[in-house]
Amino acid sequence: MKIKIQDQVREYDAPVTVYDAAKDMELITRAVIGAEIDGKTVALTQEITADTEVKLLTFEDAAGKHLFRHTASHILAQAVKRLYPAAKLTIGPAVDNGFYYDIDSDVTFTPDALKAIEGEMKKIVKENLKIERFELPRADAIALMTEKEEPYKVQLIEELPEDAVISFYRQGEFTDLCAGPHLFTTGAVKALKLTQCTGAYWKGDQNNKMLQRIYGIAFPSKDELNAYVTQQEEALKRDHNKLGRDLELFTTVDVIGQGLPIMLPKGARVIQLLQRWVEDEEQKRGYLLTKTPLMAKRDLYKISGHWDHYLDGMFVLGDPYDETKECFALRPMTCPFQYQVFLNKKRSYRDLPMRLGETSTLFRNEDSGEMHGLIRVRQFTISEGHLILRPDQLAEEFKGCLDLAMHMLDTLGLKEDCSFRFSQWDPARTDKYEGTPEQWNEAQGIMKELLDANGINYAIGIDEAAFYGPKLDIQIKNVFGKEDTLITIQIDMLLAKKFGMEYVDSNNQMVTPYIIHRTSMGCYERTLALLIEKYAGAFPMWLAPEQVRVLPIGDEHVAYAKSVQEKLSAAGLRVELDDSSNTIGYKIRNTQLQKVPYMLVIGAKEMEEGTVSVRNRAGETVTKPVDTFLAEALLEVAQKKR
RNA sequence: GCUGGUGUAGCACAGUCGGUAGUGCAGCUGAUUCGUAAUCAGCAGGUCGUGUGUUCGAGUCACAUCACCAGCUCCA
Repeated sequence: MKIKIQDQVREYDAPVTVYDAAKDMELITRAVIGAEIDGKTVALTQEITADTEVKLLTFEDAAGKHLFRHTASHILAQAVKRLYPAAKLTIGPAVDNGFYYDIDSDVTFTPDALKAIEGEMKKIVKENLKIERFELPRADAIALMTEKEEPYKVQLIEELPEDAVISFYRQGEFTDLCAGPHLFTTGAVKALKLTQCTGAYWKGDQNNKMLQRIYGIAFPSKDELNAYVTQQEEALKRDHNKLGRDLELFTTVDVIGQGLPIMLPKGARVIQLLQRWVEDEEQKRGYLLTKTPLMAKRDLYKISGHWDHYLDGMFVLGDPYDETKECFALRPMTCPFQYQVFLNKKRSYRDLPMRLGETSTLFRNEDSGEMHGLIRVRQFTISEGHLILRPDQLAEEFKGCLDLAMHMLDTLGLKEDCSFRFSQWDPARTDKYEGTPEQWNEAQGIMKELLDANGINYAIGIDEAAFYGPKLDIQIKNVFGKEDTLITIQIDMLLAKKFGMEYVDSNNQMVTPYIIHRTSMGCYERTLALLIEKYAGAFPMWLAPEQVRVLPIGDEHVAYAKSVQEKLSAAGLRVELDDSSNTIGYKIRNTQLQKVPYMLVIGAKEMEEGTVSVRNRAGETVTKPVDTFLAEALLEVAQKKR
């Protein structure tokens, strides 16, 4: 048989392992940790019995990283079993940035315990244990795991399909049920660190027992580990929740409550700038602005379906179950309110498409553990909108929504960080969703066509749809790598009917319209959070709450500095003056810490010449006439330069 | 909601064995008038998240509760 590795080919008479073949060809280096055959990751110990093309993997390959980290998770499990023999193992996969193992243990893994476990893991690495694979028939596999008192493993085996190959990996005294593949010794995991221990439900179901999840990171060398740790520390410096408070954009207060941030003057200014921009842009694109109430009687939500599907998520004013008394609820969504605009009078096909936009404040009673800075809150304001359409307008209007969203993301500089998610319903969970399978198939079919037609590269999310229809979600990750929805565009074929929305078509027939629910820029709080993280608080000029700070060197320059400030302010720039008696170096430092785009240093020379010395964030200084700076600054704002 | 962690001045942090709360920065006042990352001096600032308990005595111990953080589960 012929074996091809990289560019070399060699003939073998008898079966041979990947390792031995690669060694013959002198392709084995310390970096090689696994291999790929027919797109499948395999261990170097994999035996080859037929003509095969092999790709060798190192830690640089995604699959190599995965294999490496998976082995690290086995080392973790082994260490835990050595120190806590009573602990029960469940699953321990590799993840994006490292690995974890979920463990059921009566002992809680405190930070000190993690240190001990980490120490034990390093010992296992030093022991350089050989990792061996073996298979067992189902009954023997169950017997082995029963003997080792691993009930979760027994359950996992029982749930495997009839024809599944049941494999185990053994390293020293430790054996784990695992599909593999793995490194062939524990010694290659030169650098590892346990990062945290948190709770996680067995099988991700909150009705199940909560296990302890130990997270770790692992690298082939200490340098790579340290580099990663440093990089993470840098990323966390951009954390909006810290930076946004430090820069006085927002704060929270105990007595107001969870998920209810206070926008401080600077944060409120940025949001105002975003809001004006969004509303103007929508106006240009034919949107009609509405302003609807923040609450309504429960009757409205009964029509929309929110009462049945979303009651837990609403703030209810009054007793929701006492039908004899009036009961209100704050709105969690805008849809049923904005539909009343359409329903205001009889509509013709000529009125469509009707594009309604609203800067809409919503209230959602999130569970107490869900809140996170400005990203997940209980009250937020969204650039909301609904498009009411004839069927023949759906494709073009959907594209219009997509174009608008892309324009917003592009202008903000967030576009390249986003990914798409096609959120569909789960046919097995009809209790969660309104409508029939036929209606869902139709809506999802249309959406798929539209996404494909617009060249959107999306992932599919099952059971992530809204209760009334499928969604296109535009996702973005925060500094912790956690993904959230920034923008959503949804097709709804159900609510129009519930609300009796109809228009007269050209044949004088009453027809139910399609509706697109969409946001152009998402909700202001979340977008602000991601902008803070994107720019590390140094907003582009057009969004900076303070754009220019004027810094007179001495008292005799204050009057001129003031005149400069007034001139710039009159032209619409946001300018502050630092007329304190501090030294110029001190004033510059303060301005830099507050991430103001431009500072204008003014002394005797500038005063005499009628100029300013402009220092930007990069520390570059140029002296120019006031009018020149003003013109350039206004241009930068107008162009929304990043 | 669940698991774990954290709450001391605006911010960053000390606070030993339970014995009447400290440092630096920021702030205020005065002096200094300075050319690109910290001028000098003085002053003020606290119900130690909140409540209850144990104790002669609680920042410190116990219980409860609130908020903040990470993760799970949910979600814009």
